[in-house]
Amino acid sequence: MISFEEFIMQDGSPIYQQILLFIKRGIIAGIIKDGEELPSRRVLSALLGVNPNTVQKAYRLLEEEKLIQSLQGSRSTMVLTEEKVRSIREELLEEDARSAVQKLKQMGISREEAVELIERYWDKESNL
Amino acid sequence: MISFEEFIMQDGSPIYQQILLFIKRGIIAGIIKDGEELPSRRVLSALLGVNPNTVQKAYRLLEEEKLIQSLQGSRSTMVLTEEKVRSIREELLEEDARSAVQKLKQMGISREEAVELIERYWDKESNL
Amino acid sequence: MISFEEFIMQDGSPIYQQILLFIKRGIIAGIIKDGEELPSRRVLSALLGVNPNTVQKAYRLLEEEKLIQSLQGSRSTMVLTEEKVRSIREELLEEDARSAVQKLKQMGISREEAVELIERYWDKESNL
Amino acid sequence: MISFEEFIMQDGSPIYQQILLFIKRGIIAGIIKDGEELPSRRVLSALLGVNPNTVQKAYRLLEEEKLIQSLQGSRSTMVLTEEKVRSIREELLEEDARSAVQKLKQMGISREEAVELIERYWDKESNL
DNA sequence: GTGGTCTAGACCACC
DNA sequence: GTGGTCTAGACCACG
Repeated sequence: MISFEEFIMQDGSPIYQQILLFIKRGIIAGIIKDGEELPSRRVLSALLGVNPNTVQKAYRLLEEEKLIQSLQGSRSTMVLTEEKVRSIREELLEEDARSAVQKLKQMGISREEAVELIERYWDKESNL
Repeated sequence: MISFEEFIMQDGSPIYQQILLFIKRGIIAGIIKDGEELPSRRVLSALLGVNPNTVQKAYRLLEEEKLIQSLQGSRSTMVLTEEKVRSIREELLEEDARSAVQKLKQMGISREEAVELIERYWDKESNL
Repeated sequence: MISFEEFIMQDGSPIYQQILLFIKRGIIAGIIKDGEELPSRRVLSALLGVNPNTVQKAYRLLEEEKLIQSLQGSRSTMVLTEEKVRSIREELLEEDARSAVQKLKQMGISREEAVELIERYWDKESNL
Repeated sequence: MISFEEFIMQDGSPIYQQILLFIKRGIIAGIIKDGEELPSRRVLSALLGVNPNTVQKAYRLLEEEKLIQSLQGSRSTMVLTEEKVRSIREELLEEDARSAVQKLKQMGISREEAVELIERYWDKESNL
């Protein structure tokens, strides 16, 4: 199961989107598996310190992408296939790498500096 | 002069904030220097394809941070000291590197894979 | 006994409220009388195809209005006086007539058209 | 133009739906015409004493039914054809008459009493 | 307990 | 000024 305690709200992007991406990254990492149950809206919103509706929106989008199945009275369940996971992986890895490179380039960082920077921060960041 | 045309609105964060960050990254890169004039709100909004009000908001925030000086009827002029630039550099470089590393780690990428990924995308990304 | 099977959930108002009103209209019609027993929550919920909790809420409100008395482990019994019935009648008849007239007037219907419309639908509607 | 001051929140159905129906009844009555502008979200919400978002939801549904057209920066405009009006008229007149008859029947009112009731309330209700 | 919806208020981008 | 969106809190129906 994914440990949502590690979630950190960071940038100015919508919270529901950050939650969505956090879950998708957990899927890519293999921490969230097919058939697993997500925490309930209330539990997760309490953990993250946000409104239940914000979590609900993230879950609704997951359902629209057919990554979870939600029924009244019971928790939302992950519905993952290998293909879905691979597709998410490609989409997100691409986007994250592209975005990071773009920002670093904009700041005039050289390729070597960038690599060194990543390596330096790799050890700084607490393991997730 | 900075090439605003390359600017792409991508994530869900407010546009005025993306503009603000784009300018700050230009400052870090040394492309935007002390005493230089920023394009007028009208010109920049046309370049970016956004509303003048949105650019205005970004400029207002820059002024609040005392990074530009807007004289009545004239263009906005950068007011940069070495210390300001260093401060922005630390703040933004730190945040961008940390954020990138965190996302990659969340996806279960190893340090070596991360470095390879960055290097691969470095060449893909068009120069700015 | 009242024929709950005819009950149809239609508008967007809460189901428990529709149940409440349906019972009150039965009281006005004289179909539900003093001392009579209401069906159990379980039975009524099955008849209406709704959750027992929803029926429970309607019954609780009836009890708060002192229109029924629920003894532990037993069915709910109607506790009606002439005055209560008259009061409900005035309240509901007033509201239903007023609401119907208001809606028709809003649509620019004339008094004669309205009467004709009611008469026409009177025969269409299956008897309850 | 429709005079929203006459709007009265009545039953337990969602406010946005009541607003939607109020507007549709105005269309049927011919008070709201093609090409006319609806009051802005803020103005109407202030008039009705509700949240701008509630009005927004009603307007959004109108737009989904292609009865209005909304653009940023300018007010929503009615887009009505004779066929649309006729269609709304049939739908709403049917529903209102059916609902009124059903309620009156449930209360054990006879056809003659019902007609008399409607006529009596017709004069009571302030003209709209 | 669960998920779904409605109302509310603040903010964003646009004209 | 305009419409659109995000976050928040309360309520509903269900198991």
